[in-house]
Amino acid sequence: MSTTTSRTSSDDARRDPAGSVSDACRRVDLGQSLGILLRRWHDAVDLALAGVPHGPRGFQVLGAVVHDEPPTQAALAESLGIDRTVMTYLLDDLVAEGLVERREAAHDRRARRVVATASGRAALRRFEDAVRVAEESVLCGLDDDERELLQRLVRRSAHASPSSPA
Amino acid sequence: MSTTTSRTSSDDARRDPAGSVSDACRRVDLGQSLGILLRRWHDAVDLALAGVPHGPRGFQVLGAVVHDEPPTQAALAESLGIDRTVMTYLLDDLVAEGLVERREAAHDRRARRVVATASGRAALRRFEDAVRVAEESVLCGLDDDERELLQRLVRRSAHASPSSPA
DNA sequence: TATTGTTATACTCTATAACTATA
DNA sequence: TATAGTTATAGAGTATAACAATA
Repeated sequence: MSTTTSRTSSDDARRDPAGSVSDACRRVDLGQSLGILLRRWHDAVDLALAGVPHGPRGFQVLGAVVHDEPPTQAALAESLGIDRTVMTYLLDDLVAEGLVERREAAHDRRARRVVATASGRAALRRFEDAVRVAEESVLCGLDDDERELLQRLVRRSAHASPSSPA
Repeated sequence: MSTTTSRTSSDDARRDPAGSVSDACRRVDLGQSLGILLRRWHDAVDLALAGVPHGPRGFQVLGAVVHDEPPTQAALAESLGIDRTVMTYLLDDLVAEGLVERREAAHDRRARRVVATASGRAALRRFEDAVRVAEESVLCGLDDDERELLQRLVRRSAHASPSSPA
């Protein structure tokens, strides 16, 4: 972990010593920058989510259960783009932690309705606060307005699906 | 892959049916949005990088070799935040593909200097063009100005290291 | 026959440690 | 002894297919 985290000197190496200036402007690094930010988000948030099974993934599921109240486990999985087989593991551990419960769906005895427990709801509130704080540190280097702007742009482009703009 | 890609209904599910409105504004989803964008970037770019060993990872290494000309393999790995052991595999396959070469570093017979071949340099140019095109599709939903703005903000915040702002 | 959820298997990535050859 | 690079092993994460119960 320590070797990977040492991204200190990367800023130096990125100065484009020999390359042409015009090329430097068109530098292809969107994916790289996104990757750096996401990794930093993980590093920051993993601490805030200590105790949540599967960390960010479990947190995401818990949040979807509470906020979106999907009718079935399958709907929950699909809404998050998580595979059903993965959802089984995630829920197993969230249930074991007492954060959510699996109940039978009223009208379909195959399906399960996933609901948060009282303690799960309370935990989610705490974790969301902690994550909000952690996220601030991810976007350091930007002032408040820029941070707000970046969040909006990222959110909007992420939710504008390329295949289904509807 | 088809199950994971069906992120269509997520926009519907994200309308916050029961939650309070003020909470919806403070919704914690930076990491989620970044994850969606990065995954979309991968999907788009993987096609453009067909033929590059290890896809985006190998492309990143090739770009660093050409643009930054790091003195040693270790420096290359550290500048990209890639583990040395991983770098070995990546370079093995880039070498096998004839894109880069390992030469002995002049003054240290332990170290290797990684240089791009002529074909590697030419390939990089082609791949960078293809990636530039692919990246456009990732940020659909934003107009040109917003795209430019997002790229700048993402790049800047990614390169502003939280641990070493110097 | 199709679908919900579970289980099992395999494949990729990554993390760690051990090894070599040089310094 | 410490470092550059390699190799081997183990652990997450994910994708796929097969299965049981129900529709």
